[in-house]
Amino acid sequence: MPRENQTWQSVRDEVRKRIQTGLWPMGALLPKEEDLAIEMGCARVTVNRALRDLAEQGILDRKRKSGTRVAEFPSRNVKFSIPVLRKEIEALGRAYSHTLLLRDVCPPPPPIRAALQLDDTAALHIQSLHMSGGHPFVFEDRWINPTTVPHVMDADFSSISANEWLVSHAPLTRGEMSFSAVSLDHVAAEALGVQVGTSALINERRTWDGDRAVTCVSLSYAPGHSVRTSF
Amino acid sequence: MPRENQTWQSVRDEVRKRIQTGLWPMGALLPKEEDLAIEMGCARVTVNRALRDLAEQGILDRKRKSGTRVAEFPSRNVKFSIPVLRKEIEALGRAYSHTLLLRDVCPPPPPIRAALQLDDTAALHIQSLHMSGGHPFVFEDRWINPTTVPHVMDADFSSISANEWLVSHAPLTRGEMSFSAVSLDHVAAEALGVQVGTSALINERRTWDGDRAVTCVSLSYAPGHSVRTSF
DNA sequence: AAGTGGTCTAGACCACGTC
DNA sequence: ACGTGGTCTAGACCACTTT
Repeated sequence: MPRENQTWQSVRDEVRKRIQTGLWPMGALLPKEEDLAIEMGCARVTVNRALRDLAEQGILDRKRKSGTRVAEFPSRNVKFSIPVLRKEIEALGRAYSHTLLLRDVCPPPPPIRAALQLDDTAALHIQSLHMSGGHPFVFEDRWINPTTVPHVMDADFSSISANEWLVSHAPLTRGEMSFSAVSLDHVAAEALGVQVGTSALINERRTWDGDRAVTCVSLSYAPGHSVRTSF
Repeated sequence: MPRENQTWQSVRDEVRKRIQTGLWPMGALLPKEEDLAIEMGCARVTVNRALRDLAEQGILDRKRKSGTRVAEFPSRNVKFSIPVLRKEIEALGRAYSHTLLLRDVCPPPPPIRAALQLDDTAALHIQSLHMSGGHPFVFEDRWINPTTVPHVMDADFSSISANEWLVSHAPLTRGEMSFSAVSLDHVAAEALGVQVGTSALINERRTWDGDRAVTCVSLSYAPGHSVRTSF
């Protein structure tokens, strides 16, 4: 006798419902996939797909041999899309432009040097300003590891932003990102056309290709702007 | 003749490699799943799993009938985990505590009223301070829609934080989140024990259960703190 | 050693979107 | 109407963890 062709979404919704109604409270051990499949009238793979989805959202914890449990602390995992600034601005219907403020090859300061895994080598230092509808939007301060990214010294960052160039020329396998707030220093404030000391949102990213550091960048948003996402 | 048992990860890596080497440039149309499966020597489902993974990361665009294309603008999708503040602090080895500063039932100001989809109804207003190792860490200013969340008026937010209570009592299906930077106002600055006007990172979230608004909250981080994630 | 999730295969049918 | 991705099933084997 064939089973009843449940969809994996319907299995996921049923499991989520049982968690929300308290039938399976925080920390509870769920039946194993095979038993759930029999109960829900579907193939085990379908249950697997549903539970995997909930685990990716942070709602379940799964371990081989131990089984599947309701997460103790439901830290929702949110998908956050890192936008290309040009696309983000154009999506708002505003004209995008960008200006190269500085291009230099020199030894980076110690914290950057450590992040880029460089010894005494020089790195490529780029500062640029992204504009939205003619107004300063984001000040970008970037260091690039030239040993990881070949040909980066030949790139012309006055016509294409470093971000866009790297996206299509430098593979990356992992990264770190942080948000913070600072009072703008002299350089950033001048670029953005605001007073020194103004509060601004900072987004820092560091990326690697395998174990080789690619770039670290700090984006300073003009006052009044924010970074948004939905989940 | 059985196929060669490729893993979906190896298929994903091979596809990613072909994109990075420029074999499949931005916007290019990939062969259909069936053809790729034959070429890579595996089942179509395995190719499907690999391509789905790359699509979730924002590297591919997939449409039925149209096929699979390399994304024009590779906006990496990053997974961001919304932490429970208590867990985040305890993970750093510091003592967590929290203080309820204000609990009030009153009509919210217009922007909050609109966000919570309320007419002239009152809402629950909670202000609290989260401490890390005895020092102010985050000032939380939250409004809760009492029509969406039954029994919320009975909750004792002096012993459990509103965040943790909601996590286990109020289902949510979608949300929005934003990061910004502000100069702290009088209330937040006093709670955090810093000067009015200090720059601080703000994380705002709004959540819904289906089409019913649940809560909106603003978290003000004490100066020097940041929100981090890796991808 | 044994239990549980992770994945693969082959074949089938469905659903969506374009023509 | 047709082409492509989306998903389901049944069965098998593998891989990680804990006992």
